Amino acid sequence: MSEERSLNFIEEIVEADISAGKHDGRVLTRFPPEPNGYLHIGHAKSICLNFGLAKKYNGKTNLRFDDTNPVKEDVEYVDSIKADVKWLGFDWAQELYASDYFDQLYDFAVTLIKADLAYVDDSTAEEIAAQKGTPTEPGTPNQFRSRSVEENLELFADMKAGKYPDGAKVLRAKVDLASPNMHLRDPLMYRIKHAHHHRTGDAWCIYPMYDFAHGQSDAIEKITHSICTLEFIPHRALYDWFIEQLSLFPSHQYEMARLNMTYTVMSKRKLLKLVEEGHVEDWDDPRMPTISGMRRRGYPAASIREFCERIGVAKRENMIDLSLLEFCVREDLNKNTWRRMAVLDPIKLVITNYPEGQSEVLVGENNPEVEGGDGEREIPFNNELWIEREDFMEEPPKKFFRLGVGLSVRLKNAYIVKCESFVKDADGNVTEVHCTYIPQSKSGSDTSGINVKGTIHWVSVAQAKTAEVRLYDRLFRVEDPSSEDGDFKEYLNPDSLQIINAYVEPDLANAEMGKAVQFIRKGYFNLDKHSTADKLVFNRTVTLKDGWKVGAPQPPKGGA
RNA sequence: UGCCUGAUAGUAUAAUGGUAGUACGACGGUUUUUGGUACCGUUUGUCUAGGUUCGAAUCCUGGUCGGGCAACCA
Repeated sequence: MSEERSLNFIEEIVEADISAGKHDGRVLTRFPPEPNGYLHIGHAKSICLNFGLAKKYNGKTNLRFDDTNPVKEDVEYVDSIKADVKWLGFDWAQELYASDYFDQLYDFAVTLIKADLAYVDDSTAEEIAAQKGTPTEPGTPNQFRSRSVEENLELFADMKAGKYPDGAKVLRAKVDLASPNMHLRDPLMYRIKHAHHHRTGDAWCIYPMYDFAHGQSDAIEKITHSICTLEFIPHRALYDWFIEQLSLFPSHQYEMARLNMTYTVMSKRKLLKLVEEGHVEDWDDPRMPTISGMRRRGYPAASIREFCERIGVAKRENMIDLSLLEFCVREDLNKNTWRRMAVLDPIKLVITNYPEGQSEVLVGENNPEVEGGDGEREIPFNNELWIEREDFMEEPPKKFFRLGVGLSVRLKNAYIVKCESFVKDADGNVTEVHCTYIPQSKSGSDTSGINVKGTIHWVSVAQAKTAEVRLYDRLFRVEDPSSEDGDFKEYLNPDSLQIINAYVEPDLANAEMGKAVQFIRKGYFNLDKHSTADKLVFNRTVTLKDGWKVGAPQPPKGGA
């Protein structure tokens, strides 16, 4: 069963390290989200990589919240992140927070000050930016850079003690103002923020910057392989510098390309905007590329893991086709979901030779993909049924294997019917299709000898339940909204959500959230969180692959 | 015009000096009580110019193109 997949470049590094005996062959990774938003499919790639690496090489993974900026962070996000990682199927070794290390980080800063490798700068943000120079011109030192160790020690202590307002002073590393790497031009280590922190409360009014927190946190935890995305490549020099100056455990940073996917955006900032401005219901709106949105939509966790496996890990920028994700979702759902019938755009079918008032109970397989079967359910049948409007055509073209006057189809799990006539209303809309059925053609005991090309789904008018069905389409009209001119929101797909009322077979009253079902010929559907006993609400997870399109004959290709 | 990165079918991803392969997509076919699934087939690729070598996607040099870097964000 195990399909051979070649190693990605991170796995090659890990295997090389293990065989070289580095860290005694130990593998400890970490997933380090900032709790300032919900996790999306891009994070899933990172989660699957970090936890997957640990699983594959007998290691462990820590969940560490990078909570160094209290003004943007919130416990709501911490809770959602934990829930999402668990739902994806991963267990972390330890639940940790960068804020757990605030005391140690402060001590590290003092150590650097004492080594004359850090100083307190009173400049404004604008002044500091100006003094940093440009990529082609070196930065220039200011008078604060030469403060004495004693003065720096005292000033930094005063910063911590709350003697200064926000922005009055910062602590900077003294590295190299002329470095071609902008991140080495005396980067900020601490800034003053009189803000309440979700974990440390009001204990601190100075908070470390990412660069002074992340690498040290990795080192404290003795992380062996610290994986992040490409944009952190220039930070690696700083990462290494702090670890070296402080003589800490030599964690190493490795960078990979982030996931981009067509027809969506993958930035927490942009996703937050969609939520705040009400373009979507919430972070878990089924159109969102968030883990919670995909869960609500009905994507199985296993299919997301499979997707992350298939997209690979490399260093080049990439744009993954949404169709690959949908393939993974369908592949999983096809194997694992029960089949049911639902009519989304109903038109009445009357069986003229089936006695009115008579009814019978038919059976249908739950899942034909399961070897040996997966049980059956009962389906009521009588002379009036709802069928899909698109399954009838007044003037059917060739190769239309559905209904039209004179055409026959199999009613799924029931009889073969032949269309005799139809009824229109004053506006010319077809309202009823009249058929005759063949009594000997009953599913499972067909002795009619008749073969029909098409099979359509249906539900009994008398027994059908109504349900609200939410049909989703891609969130954006263009493949890469972020690269288009103007605001990305201009490219939202106005038809990304369509709400309709459908008729569904009675058994669907037993549908459960998180246990998607296939509506035969229509797609996969998952009960929504807003569904109630009185009002069923389904989300369309994904359509079935549709190979046939009316009026779109395929021109012959090739030859010659 | 500085530094850092990267470039293989439409999209991803392998080939680690020795036959350019796989998946998704698209297209066609077989099977089918889902125009689904499954199975089979077709299609399309090494950014460019030199060099090293018996042999280069791979090594070297120059160019081209893409991405990133000058937040008190991560």
